[in-house]
Formats: sequence, C-alpha cells, structure tokens
Amino acid sequence: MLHVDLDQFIAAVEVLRRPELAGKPIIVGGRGDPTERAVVSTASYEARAFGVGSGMPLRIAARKLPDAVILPVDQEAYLAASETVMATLRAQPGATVQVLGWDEAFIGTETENPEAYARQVQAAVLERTQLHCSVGIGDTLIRAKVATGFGKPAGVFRLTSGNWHDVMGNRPTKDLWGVGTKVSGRLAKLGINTVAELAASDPQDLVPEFGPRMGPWYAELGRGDGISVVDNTPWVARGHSRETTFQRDLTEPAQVDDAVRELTARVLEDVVSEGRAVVGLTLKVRYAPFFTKTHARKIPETFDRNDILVRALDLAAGIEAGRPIRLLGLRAEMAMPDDARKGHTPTRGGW
DNA sequence: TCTGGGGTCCTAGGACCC
DNA sequence: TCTGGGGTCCTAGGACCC
Repeated sequence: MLHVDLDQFIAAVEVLRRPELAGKPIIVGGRGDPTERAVVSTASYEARAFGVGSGMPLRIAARKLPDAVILPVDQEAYLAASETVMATLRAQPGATVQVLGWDEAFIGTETENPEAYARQVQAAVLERTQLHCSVGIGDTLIRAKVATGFGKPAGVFRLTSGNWHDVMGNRPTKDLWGVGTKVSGRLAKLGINTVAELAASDPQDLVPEFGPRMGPWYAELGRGDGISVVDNTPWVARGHSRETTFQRDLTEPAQVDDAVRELTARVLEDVVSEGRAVVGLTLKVRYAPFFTKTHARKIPETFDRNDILVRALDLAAGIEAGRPIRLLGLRAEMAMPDDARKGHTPTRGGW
C-alpha cells in the first residue's frame, strides 16, 4: 500500500494563486494578522529554514521572520484543492483510497512495481493540480505512513518488515505516528527510548502504564505491525465541535454565557445540517494561565435545539462557579449517535 | 514563546445495578 | 454492621493527529 502526502500543502496552494510568492518564506495562520492570538497552520520550506513551524504562535513566527509573507487561512481553497487531489488518486488504476485529511491518503493497490506506481501517482497529481507530493510504500499502514517522511520532498521511500528495524530501530519512539511527547516520556520511564526497544518489549508489560488497549498497541507500533488493508468505507463523523480563542480574556459571566450560546448554536447547525442527532455535549474551557476543564453531559436524543441550548447554559454555570474567571478559549463539542458509526479512521489504537 | 481549530479514541473513577 | 464480584453507564480528563 501507499501513503500519499502533499508537500507543504497549504503554502503550495497559496503559491498557485499567487505565483509571485514562489520561493518566498510564507506563513499561513489565523486571519493573517500577527498581532492577533493565533498560530501557524503551515509554513513554506523557505520559512521552515528559519525555525518557523506549524503550531507556533503567529506572533513569535513573525518575530523570527519579519520579512515573511503572512496569509490568512482560507479553508475553502484548501478543501477545493484537496478534492481535486483525492479525485486524482481515486482515478489511479486499481486504487482503493482512504482519506486521512486534506492533504494525505492511503492507496491500496496490487502492483508488481510499487515505486513505478508511486511515481505515476506523483506525476498524475502534479499534472492535474500542479502540486508536489511524497509517497511512502509499506506492507502495513503504519510503515507506509512513516515511510513518507523519508521521501519528502517529492520523493518515494519504501518501508517493510525487511528494513523497518534498520531504518527505525535507533530512532526515538516519538518518531512513531501516535507517540507524542507525553507517551515517549512515559516510555522512557520504563527504560524504553528507541523504536527497537519498544519493538522488543512485552506488550503485557506496557498494560499497567497504558491500559489494556494502548499498551499492546504501542508495542505493535514499535514493530511497525498492524493493519495492512486500505479501507475506503465512506467516513461518517462521530461528532462536531467549534472552538474559539478570545483576543482578550473573558472575565464576566455574561460574556461567558454569550460565548457558550454562540458556539453551541454553531455546532448545532453543523449537526442538524447533516440530519444527525445529538447524544452528548461537552464544553472544554481553556482557563488562563493554560489549563483546561471539561464539562460534559449526555443529551437525550429527544432533545430539541432549545433544550440543548438550555443544557449548554447549565454547563456554563459550572464554568462560572470557579471564580474569578479568566477564559482564554472555549470549545463546544457534540457527540452523535454511535449506531451511525461508519468508515475507518486509523487513529489512536485503530491501526 | 505562549498557546488554532477541527477531529478521534482511550482511561480512570464514581454511581448504580444485580 | 460491614461489604463480594461483575457489569454498565456517565463524567472528567488526557493524548494525539492534521
């Protein structure tokens, strides 16, 4: 199977409609205003050379690179480009396509020469969209996915059970897809620092630290094993959420109520427009200085719009209980019924 | 340096039931 | 008066991904 990942996707889409930006350091984030609270969505390779990367506060990025072109996020443009890319992938011979995000997908196919197939995919995507992509080839989803990183930019790399250990063995566990700072730190406490050490660990030894599912899954991840079938079942969302960051911290209960009401209404619109029901409501509150609290309630499926808004304001009262209030941001999430679950999403524990 | 916005899934612990 | 063992449901919180 193959994993296809577009190179600096968002920045590349911006360059397509503004060719004069080619070769310049480009930072895309927020509303394009570095004086606002926002973070970098994508930086072009030219900007990355100066240490600017996604997730970095826009203000900091602008300070590091005052000459950069800073652009606002234009989701619709990226979505349109993404749809063209995915359509191109689906048009490849014998391709089963599993979309992972705007700019990446797995392709399952039977071929004698995966490298040639990969080059053909790259050529097709370039011809149709003028965008470059990197391709990973692997015998499992995780190996294909990790392989892509070695192919960047615009290259092809193959990782299988044959070379996984040689290529990945000495790397830190954090290089694995699904292992971040926290988990790599907890693994280190168990004396596991490299991918090879994780691969050699007894899955049961990881259960006390990570639980019955995640423990064995991390061991499998270290070996590069797991699912080896690309699943193109149409994806159905499990939930929807909306989040905002306040340019100035909220301090008044009335402001909090307004924000909760507005966010809840927006998520509700998304759910209703899909003709789905709401079964759960969660408010995630980012308090200054930087901690999060969750307020969740199950919602009966019989609840209507107004009932849900009332319930949201009940939860908001919980936010205000812990005075004094200083809210940095707020996220409202709605869960949708389980029985509608369809479509494979290979994320934590799901490979 | 200081914190987006959209997602997914897992775990712990308490409440409750038999 | 003290307290089994197993199960499910719910809430809170955490971690990670693009």
